[in-house]
Order: sequence, then structure tokens, then C-alpha cells
Amino acid sequence: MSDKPETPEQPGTPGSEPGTPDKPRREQPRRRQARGERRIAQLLDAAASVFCASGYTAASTNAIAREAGVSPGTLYQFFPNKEAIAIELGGRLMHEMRQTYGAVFGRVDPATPLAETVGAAVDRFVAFNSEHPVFFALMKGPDTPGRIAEEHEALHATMVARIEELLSSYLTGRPAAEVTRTAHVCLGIHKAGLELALAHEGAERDAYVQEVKNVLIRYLEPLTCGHTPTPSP
Amino acid sequence: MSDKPETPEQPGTPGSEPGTPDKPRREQPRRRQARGERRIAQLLDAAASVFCASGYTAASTNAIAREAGVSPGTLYQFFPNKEAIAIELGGRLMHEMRQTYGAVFGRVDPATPLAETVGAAVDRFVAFNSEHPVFFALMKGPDTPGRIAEEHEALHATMVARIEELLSSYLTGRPAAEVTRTAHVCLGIHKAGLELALAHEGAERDAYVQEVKNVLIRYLEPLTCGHTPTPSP
DNA sequence: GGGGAACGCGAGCGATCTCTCGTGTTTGCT
DNA sequence: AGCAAACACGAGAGATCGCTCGCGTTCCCC
Repeated sequence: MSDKPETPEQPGTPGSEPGTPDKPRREQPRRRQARGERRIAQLLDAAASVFCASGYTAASTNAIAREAGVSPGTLYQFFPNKEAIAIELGGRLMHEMRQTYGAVFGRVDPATPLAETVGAAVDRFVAFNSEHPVFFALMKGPDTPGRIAEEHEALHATMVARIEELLSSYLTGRPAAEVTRTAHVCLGIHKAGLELALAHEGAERDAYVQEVKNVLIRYLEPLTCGHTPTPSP
Repeated sequence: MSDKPETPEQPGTPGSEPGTPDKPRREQPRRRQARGERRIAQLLDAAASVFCASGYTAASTNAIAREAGVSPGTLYQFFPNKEAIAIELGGRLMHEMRQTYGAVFGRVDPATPLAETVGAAVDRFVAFNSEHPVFFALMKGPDTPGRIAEEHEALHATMVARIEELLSSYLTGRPAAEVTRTAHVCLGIHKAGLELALAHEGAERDAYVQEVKNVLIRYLEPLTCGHTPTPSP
């Protein structure tokens, strides 16, 4: 727990390279076949399922391999260790989320009412997490040792930055520290609301989603300096 | 992971009881000495420290014993298993929190402004968790297998009930389901805000606490049916 | 002061988990 | 066809963790 043995990074044998040093192939001397790519996707799916059910730490690599219908040895032909599975999975989720959120966070028309912007963001957030439950499972985990924590931090920082950017359209003339703080609060509300929404189904889930929107709108509206006056109900 | 061996509950030797069967000593044939009580407190302190640093699952009983300065065998003289440590620790925290919160949730004067009630509740919540970081560590954990999850559920339900009770003074005439939902949302905001507040120190922490209060007040105020009209600032 | 119970120790058992290794099979390329 | 590399397997090495056991020490009580 205190210290770890060094992880051997280079699988190549330092003594008899092939006679063609044309490409210094950084870290991927392995050329995957189509079968390999399929296995990787299969293993990632299985990992998502197992992580979702047990969390990262409690999930065993053997269980992931079993879920994928392959042997433990096969799993380690595509991933150097358990952490790499979560890293790769997180990376793919991040990529997909960036696409999903691009339309919301990318550019916000200043004329758009705050309520509409918030509503759209919450809806996308809920939809994405509803479709990829692993994402929340990996985010919520207080376990996640090693580099996963860094990935978590990076994602968190990215989202805060996006929210800040979005808020800056509405919170003009506020000090940067306050905007950052507001963004953190919004993200916290987002996450808490998501947990509540995902814990229910159907109409009840929709009701919670609506509540989260209400919380965010009522929290942010007084901060907007007359940008979009509250429409009388 | 699938099944556990039976846990021997009675350490007594079944064959030569003392000649005084006056009390059927349910489960505590062990009469603790003052030294033992001290050790228990010591071990609980150490467990709190280790749980706080690593979470429940990652914390090893050997590490707890080492932190307490005793041997693993000694630890198991006072706790039947690792789970019991967390249970006992949680129980003591619950007891202390019940005392801390009694003054806030016990009875709310209907004349008290909502802002004041919310502010007091948040302040107490933050103060308690700031003083006992283990509490949050055990609450947040998605690990916590076995009976700890039940304890978690029980605590959660208790807090929701308290908040419901408190809200009922302000949200008159609302359907019960809506009040319950509102209570859940309030607790979620509470927890999310606590996480943010505890992640910072000094003035920044105070600022986050104030933000949480703002979120809750602005969320709840429109729901109060003219009970306490919003004072013009 | 003597006896029994509570306390204390630490090596180690059994279970589990991550990851490796030797071997056999499939695939792509020439 | 033939060869090298990628793929697949599964037993098990190595490490860790929860927990036990036998034995010695300290304390309470009579």
C-alpha cells in the first residue's frame, strides 16, 4: 500500500532489435488485427458492466474476462493492467461525452433564456448518464486508486471550465473567483441531482430532473445582472 | 464473495458454564475492563483515521491495528470482524449527530424565517462533518458491503424524515410525495455542498457554505405558500 | 496472594486478486 | 503453402487481506 514495485513499461527486448530501425514505434509495437479490436470492445463492454455492478475496486479482472467470455490471459493481451481498462473506458466515455455536450456547451446564444440553457444541459447530462451508467459509477467512486484519480480530476476540471464559460454569458461583471465557485456549485448540484434521478424511474425520475432544473435556475437567476429579466409567470 | 463461512458467535466453551445461570447473557458474555474500553476507543479512533484516508474497503484491519499501536489479534478481541468496526463507529457517530441535530430538527418555531432555519441546519451539518471527517468518508463510499449499506440506508431515511418534518412547517398543503421529493433534493444539495465546503479551507470554505445556503433558500422559498413572505432586501 | 478471566501478541492459515508464462490456435502476408 | 505474429487459453506464482490460535501478561475479585 505504501510503495509499489516498478512497472516494466517496455516489452521490447533490449538486445536484438530487428534490423529496420526506421520507426521508433513509441509504445505500440503491437499491430492489432480486426479480431483484437473486437475483443477490446467486448472486454470494455464487460468491464463497464462489472464496474457498474461492483465499482472499480471490487471488480476483479477475472470477472471481467468471464463476463466477456474470454480467459484472464486474453484480457492481459490487450490491457497491461486493471487500471488501463478503466483508463481506456473512461477515455472513450469522455470522447463520447464531449460529442454529446458539444452542442450544449460549445456556444451559447446570449439571447437564450437561462432556463432554457440550464434545462438543455441537465437533459443531456441525464440522458448521457442514463445511457452509460458506468460513467457515474466511475465518477462517484471514492476508490479509484492511482492514475484514475487524475483522470477524474481532469474531467472534473474540464466540466467546471465549460460551465464557467457558459455562466460567463450570464454572470457579467462578477469576479472570476466567484464565477468559478458558482460553476463548482452548479456541477455539485448536477451530480447530486443525477444520483437522485438515476435512483428512480419513469415519472418519478422526470420529476427529479425537473427539480434539479428548478434548483439551478432559482440559484442562478438572482445572479444574472438583469441580463434576461425574469418573465412573469 | 459469493458465500461466507458461518461466523461463530459464542466464544464461551459449551460444557462447563458457571453454576449461576441467572442471566442468559444474550451476546455479551465478555465483561469489559476499563482497559478494554480504552482500547476500543483507541481502535475506533484509529479506524476513523484509516477509513478517512482510504475508505472502508481499502482500509485493512492490520493497518487499523498498526495505527492504534496494537497487534491484529488484539483488534479481534474487541470486534468480531472488520464490518463490526464500521458499524460501531457509525453508531457512535449517529448518536453524536442525533445530539448535535436535536436542537435544529427537533422542533421548529413556525415563526422562524426559512432562511434562518436553513442557515442553522447547514451550519450544524458542516460543523459536525468538519469535526468528524469519517462520517462523510463512510457516507460517500459506494463500497461498504454487507450490513453497512443497511446502516447507510437507515441513516439516509432518518435524515430525509427529519427534513420532511422540518419542511412540513413551511410547505403546507403540498402532497406528501412532493414534500418527500423536496426533502431528498435538499439532502442531496446538502451533501454536494458539504463535499465542496470540506474540499476548501478558511474563507473559501465559508463562501461555499454561504452558497449552499443560498441554493437551499432560493430553492425552497418559492415553495412556501406565503408562509413567510420574502423580506425585501 | 491465588485463581480465573480479560487483555495482548504475532506468526500464519485460507481465501482472493492481479498478473505471468508456456503452449497451442488462428490470421495475414507473401 | 508456409511462416511469423497476433490471439487464446488456464494453471498458478506472488502478494495481500481478513481473521485465528496458542501462549504469555495484567487485572479484578475473593
